[in-house]
Amino acid sequence: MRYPFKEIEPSWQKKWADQNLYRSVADPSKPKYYVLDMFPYPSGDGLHIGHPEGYTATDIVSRYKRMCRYSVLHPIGFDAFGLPTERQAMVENIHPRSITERNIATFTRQLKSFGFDYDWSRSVNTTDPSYLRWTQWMFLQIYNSWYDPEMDKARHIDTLPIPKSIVSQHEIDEYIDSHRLAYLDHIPVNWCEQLGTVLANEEVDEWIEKGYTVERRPMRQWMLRITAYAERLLTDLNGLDWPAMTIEMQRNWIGKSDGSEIQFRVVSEYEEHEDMAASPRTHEQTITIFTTRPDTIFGATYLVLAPENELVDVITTPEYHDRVEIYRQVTTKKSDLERTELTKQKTGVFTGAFAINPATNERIPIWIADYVLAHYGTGAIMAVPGHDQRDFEFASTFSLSIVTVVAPFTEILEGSPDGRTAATAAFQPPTKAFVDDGINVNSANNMVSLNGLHTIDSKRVISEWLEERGFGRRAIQYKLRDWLFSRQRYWGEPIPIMFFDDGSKRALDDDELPLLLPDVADFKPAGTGESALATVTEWVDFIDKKTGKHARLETNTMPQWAGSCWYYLRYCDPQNNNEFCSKEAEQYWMGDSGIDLYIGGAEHAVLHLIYARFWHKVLFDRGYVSTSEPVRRLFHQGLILAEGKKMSKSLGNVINPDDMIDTFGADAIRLYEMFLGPLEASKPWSTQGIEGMPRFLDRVWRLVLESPLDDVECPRELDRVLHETISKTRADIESLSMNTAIAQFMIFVNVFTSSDIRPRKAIEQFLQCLAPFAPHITEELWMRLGHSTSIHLSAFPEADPTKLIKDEVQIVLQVNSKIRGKVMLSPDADEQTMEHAAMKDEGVMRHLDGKTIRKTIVVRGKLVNFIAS
RNA sequence: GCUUGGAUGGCGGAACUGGUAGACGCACGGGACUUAAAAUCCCGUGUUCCGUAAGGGACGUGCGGGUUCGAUUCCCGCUCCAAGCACCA
Repeated sequence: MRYPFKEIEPSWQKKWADQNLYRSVADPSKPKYYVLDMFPYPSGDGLHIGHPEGYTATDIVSRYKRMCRYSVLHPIGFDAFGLPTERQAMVENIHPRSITERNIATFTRQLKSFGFDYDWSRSVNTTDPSYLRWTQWMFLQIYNSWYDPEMDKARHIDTLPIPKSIVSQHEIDEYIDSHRLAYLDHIPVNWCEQLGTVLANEEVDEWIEKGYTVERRPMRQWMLRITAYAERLLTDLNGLDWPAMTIEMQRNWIGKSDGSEIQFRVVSEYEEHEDMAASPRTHEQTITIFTTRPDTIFGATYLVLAPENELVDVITTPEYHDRVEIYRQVTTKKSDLERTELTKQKTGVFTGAFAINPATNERIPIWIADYVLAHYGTGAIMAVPGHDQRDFEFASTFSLSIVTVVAPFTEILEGSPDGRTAATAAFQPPTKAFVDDGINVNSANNMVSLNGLHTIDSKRVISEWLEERGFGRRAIQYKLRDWLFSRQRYWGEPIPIMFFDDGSKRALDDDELPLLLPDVADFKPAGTGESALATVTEWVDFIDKKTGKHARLETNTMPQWAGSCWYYLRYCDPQNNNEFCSKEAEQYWMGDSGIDLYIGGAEHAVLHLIYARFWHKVLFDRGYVSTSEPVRRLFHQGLILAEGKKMSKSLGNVINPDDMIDTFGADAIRLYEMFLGPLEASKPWSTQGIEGMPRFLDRVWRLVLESPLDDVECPRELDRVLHETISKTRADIESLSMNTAIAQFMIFVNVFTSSDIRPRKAIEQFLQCLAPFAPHITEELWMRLGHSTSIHLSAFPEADPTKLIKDEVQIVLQVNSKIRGKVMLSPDADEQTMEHAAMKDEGVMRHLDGKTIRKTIVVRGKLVNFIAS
């Protein structure tokens, strides 16, 4: 007797859909549970076998929570704007909308064939006008916000105080624009000629790998001021139930550094440092540097500016001008990637200028080098070659002086206590910089001394001194940069801003949204660095009805991340035409904890999750959502590998889920993917290994149907297995250990199959345990057992703890910690009983023979160990 | 280089707060049923040594140490693998 999955699975899928069985309802009388899958991009290849792994896990949790009487929200939708679709459209010469529709249809069919319990009435599609309208609205909320540092939150732009000194409307507009959380900037970006678009830094590698070239080019771009949220994005990581790795990656990405900004006065080449106090300062110029090691300032022997630093023009002396210019030209042509690739060989040129080290009062040269990044800190550093490896390499290359001002603790301990010997010892030509904490040496002037101080104390002392003398102040820097938000693509959300001939601009009002893409036949990039939209004159160029002025629309569109920044909110109220989501729906589904469980790949650990957190915080500040964080619990499923490698089209090792369902059935695939191993681990797919699953389901089928079930009391031993199964299923679903729950199901089936009686109640409860994992077969069997309502709406069974207790447990008997026997005893047998029983054991007696017991260790319910000699 | 994980039979993996290592499955071997095969069911399966056998012993969770009566589990030091970051001063 075999389980006829081919008939049963599609037929239940249809019935469930007809009955709206999985419709989510915000029922205030019940607790809610929001379980979310990461937003799929409907690619032309359809689902691969890795997709259903995470989806099955959320499906199990969702079904389980429903049976535990939660109101469950488990939605799905499509992140459908994006470059691959646009490119496919060009290849096939049909509209991206058609490609999108086609791909979504395939994804939907495949997802449905797995029997997932999505509420399809809540499905969203980012390219849908009713969705993109709200993406544009979200953008405008960001655009119309500024970050108030005093209240530490974003507020409406109308609340921005305008300084009295600003009077003209033009200046006021500029001032406001410079404070918006969405702003225009002219910055060097990664331009890809073949794609006709800029790429985000994080997208560059991917396209270079595919053989495209990417160059740096300054362009006018929309930016989102995510840096305003750096500190909150960092500190709010603390309360999250997220994988440690992901939290660490986000911390790293934000990259907070605690240090000092220090000013170095620039002196002319001929100015002698002795008379620096007396010399007339005609053009006082200072360079501000950022450092996390102010304690090493006595070892700062030169300064380095980033080639892009504006001060380079000001300070470079005439005779060095040409060399500096050539160097700057070369470096600006390099991409970030190329600049970092040349890790070993440091390059740079001298500017001819000098600065005064405020600690030593010495004159030190100012160089430019591309190992200093323009966009981090102040774009300038004090170089301490003795205690920074990069500075050391640079100084070695250009024969700049290297001074040791920190000695390792060990040298101090071995040398004289005041550190003098250590200092001398450290002057041996070093081969690399000493970058760890230590004890300061050679670090004194006539006002302050750090000698003998621990790095931690030195930092404090020198910072205070620098601050007192007006040379510097404590400062915090972040690696996080503002988010480049525009793309020169057709297939994305248009940015709802128009520009007038006088240079002013106007954001579209709510009643003018959505701003739809023009329906054009040719959506190839304009070839001018603008998107295809620039060529659609009747769309771009028009007379604005509200002002009567001639206007030109923004031709950039939003990046693909935009739609995925807030989709989880739309799911709460997807049909709403007046708001992105009603307050009630948001409060119900997102209330206090946000998304209760979010499962998706680790590849989104940083970008998607940091962008979405940022948008969410803006919405929170502006009063649109009730939590400061969107996702309480996050989980990354592992990859499913084929032949030890990631599945990919190019390797030709992709397993098609349609074939698998056709051969083995959806329930078997679901179970197999869960049984392979821990959800978070990468696991190899084996089409051979899957065989065990249809076999198991056949055994379930036979257990229920082969012989009539008995309406009898369940024997104690079987009852224990049942209650262990219930208890284990509950615990394992909560901890997402699906693999061990399934092992327990197998144990249940093995035990009950070999039993003479088939207690109906126990077998029904088992089916309820299995239902979240294998929804089709359990539903069919449930109905065949005479039920008239779905198993998936039944109440999940409760484990009775009294039934989990065993009559007898096996006690391990050891002599000198080696197992010499076993004995069955009541679990609450006392120490004496256990010891006596152990003494009588044959194996124990044999090994104790001729020996004296020195010590006896008894662990109740576990073991007896005789230490003898 | 840095960060975070990981390493257990032929394979995927299990093992609670230190207490029977190898649950469950795959594969393999043997048997039953069958004219035969498939399917199904039963038994066996870490390595090795002694014994004709029943049985008994030794070793065994990447490597080397340590703590402990006892370590896959805790501590120290390595090796290898995976993922991410990588001139962020």
